[in-house]
Amino acid sequence: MLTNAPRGTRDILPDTVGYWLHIEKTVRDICALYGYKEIRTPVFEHTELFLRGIGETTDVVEKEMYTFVDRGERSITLRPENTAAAVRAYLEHKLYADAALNKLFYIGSMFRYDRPQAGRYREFHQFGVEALGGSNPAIDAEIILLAVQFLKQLGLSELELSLNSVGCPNCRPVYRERLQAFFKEKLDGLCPDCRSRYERNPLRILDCKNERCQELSVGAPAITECLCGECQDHFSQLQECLTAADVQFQLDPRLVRGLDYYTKTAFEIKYAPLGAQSAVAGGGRYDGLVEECGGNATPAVGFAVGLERVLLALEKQQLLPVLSDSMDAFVVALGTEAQTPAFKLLCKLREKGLTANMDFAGRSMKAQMKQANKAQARFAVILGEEEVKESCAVLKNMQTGEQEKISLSELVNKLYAEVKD
RNA sequence: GUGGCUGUGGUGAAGCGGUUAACACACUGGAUUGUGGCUCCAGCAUUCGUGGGUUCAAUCCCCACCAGUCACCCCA
Repeated sequence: MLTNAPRGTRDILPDTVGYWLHIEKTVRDICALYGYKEIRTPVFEHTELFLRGIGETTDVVEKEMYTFVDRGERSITLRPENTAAAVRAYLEHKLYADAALNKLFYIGSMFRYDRPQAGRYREFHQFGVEALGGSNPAIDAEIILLAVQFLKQLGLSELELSLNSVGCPNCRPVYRERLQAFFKEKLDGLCPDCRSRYERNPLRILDCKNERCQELSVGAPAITECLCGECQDHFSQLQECLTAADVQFQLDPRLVRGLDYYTKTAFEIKYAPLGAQSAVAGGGRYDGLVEECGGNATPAVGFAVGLERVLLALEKQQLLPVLSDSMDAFVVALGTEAQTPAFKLLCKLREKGLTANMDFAGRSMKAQMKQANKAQARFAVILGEEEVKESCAVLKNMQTGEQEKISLSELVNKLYAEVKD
């Protein structure tokens, strides 16, 4: 137990952090391109925020939250997603006063108590975007484009974008009733889950993977047939924008998001080869959330990308960048007399901005040369007792094998010139 | 939370109810005393996820737990 990370968590080791940095850099580049500013919120929040924000009857809230009481008797929850927190910060710091439209992005750990499997962890990382304060369908289109461009920039292909509208508080109740009416006499045939969904959230029945439920829901009214005028307009304008931007999408009237705050636009980007956890990105519009959290009615859209899944997809498509961590110099010290002068030299190299390392274990020259080789050092700087006396060192080019003796006073500059040209 | 499969050294793996647990890679050291990448040699699991049980005997059989994996579920 002492030597095992908690279930569903993983260490990101030095040999793979480079992949994460690559993804994170792509995130920052894209967000800069689209004018989204980074926001960092706490890893935990008051439990109440998620109850209100995500919805008390959602699976995430009902059975997946890491909730505990802190020493001040507050109920605290490790964030299972970041939209509610972003909205909280938006209200707390009155960001709405800065601009009519706030475009934010975040990268960070989220926590859900799920059963781990490939692409699903208890601590996982999301990159997400929130545009607060705008109702224009062009903003929905913009963030979808942002998500698509992000994934494309990483090199991913074979992505499927599904799109739907889940309506608003005006038209969804109407649809809900029609759906209940449709399922009323089929209730006995539905799976137990769906029978409880019938009352609580009949839209989710359409989403059920159970074959029998799928069969029974054939011919069910589609939400898109029941949208109010406003939602309908919004949805069709969104589609126009996407088409204008040359984005391929597929309408999926069964697409339902699991978080209660969604209104109008809902979308999902899938990478099918990932198997059961193939949703790489998902999001939509949540026009009611800001008000639900105590602010003025404020329209908003956002999405989140699962970074572990992106990484898995990159692996599958062999798109991971080649990580090289070569360095400028490796200082080889021979004998006890040379240790301190070598260390001094190492410090000087680093002061000059040259990446350098040395062995601290007092190993043989051969072993040190091997290390220099493995560290992909461009130069080895060899310092033995003889050189110390003459106050010089041997500079060896590891690629060509050429080497020359050089006085210590010139060495740093010489090496700098060699490396930086 | 449910079900299936799996669990041998740093990694990939072979193995079998019975003395010393293959092999490869990695790692460490060495091949005339101060030179890497190739080659050669040597070292590297008192132990087979953990804890019980069956047996004269278990890494190989049984149970529990833990972990991984796949599916359900959920979602990013």
